[in-house]
Amino acid sequence: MPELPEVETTRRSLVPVLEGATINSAEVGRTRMLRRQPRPADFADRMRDRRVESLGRRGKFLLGHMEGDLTMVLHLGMSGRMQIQALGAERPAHTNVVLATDDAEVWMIDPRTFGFVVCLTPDEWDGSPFAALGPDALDALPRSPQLGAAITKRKSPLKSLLLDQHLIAGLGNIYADEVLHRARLHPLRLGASLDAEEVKRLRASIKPVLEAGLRHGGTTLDDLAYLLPDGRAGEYTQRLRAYGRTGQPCRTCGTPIERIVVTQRSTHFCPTCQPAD
DNA sequence: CCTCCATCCTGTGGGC
DNA sequence: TGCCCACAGGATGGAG
Repeated sequence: MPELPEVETTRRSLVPVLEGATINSAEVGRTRMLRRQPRPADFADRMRDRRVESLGRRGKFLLGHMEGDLTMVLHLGMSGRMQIQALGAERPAHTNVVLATDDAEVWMIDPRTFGFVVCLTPDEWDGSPFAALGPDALDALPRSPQLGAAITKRKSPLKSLLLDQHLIAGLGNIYADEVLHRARLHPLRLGASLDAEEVKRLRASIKPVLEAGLRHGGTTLDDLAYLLPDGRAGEYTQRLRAYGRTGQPCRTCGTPIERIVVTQRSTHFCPTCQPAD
């Protein structure tokens, strides 16, 4: 659900509440949410009475830069969303993490618990998978030659490559399909098969798609699992060109959008605009 | 190192 | 109406 535009929208809404604030308490209702914390009990202890210096993001990971060189890493997984609430407000089911400041509570609501939260020392960070994340798709997108070098040595389908957070961080299943549609590249094309012009087209499609998603508050699908922290639904949903539009006419050429499965993920494309070869 | 695959969960919607 | 199954925005670790 939450991909880069949704996570960035979430980050922006949390900044006024968290940046500069001190965490008075950090409650974790489901210990599973702490499975990436080397010693789960450390989380609440490290967060308590510590100031949040800034709230950043890399790909789909929210990064709280905490006083004392600690880093809070928060990932929303498939079904996570954040809410800002008054102190003491009644918590709905699946409110798995609550950070309390002097002025407000920040809730992480995550029914499927694929999300997680940790607070790491610099050494723990260095040894963690988070340190190996690729460059952010919006803020640090590699130039075309570098991106091309990374892509053309891979034999995987483009769809899988765009979802590989080590290559570029931030795209998920929805926006990967949107990027490929905009780039007019078939999702099953292998990375190694791209020529320089196609790499350029692919690269040039990434930021416009993410920025459009961001501009419209992200994507909320039918089940409303994703909502902005203020409770609004994302409005990019109506603008999707490929994802979830199986059988509906391509907005460019009218051909019905097709759905296939690529490495276990549903994948949508226009067979005319995105030819297989 | 790369690629594929199962797995972790709960909720929802469709088909019968 | 109720039941069961398929499916869902993601990341990871192990096998080959």
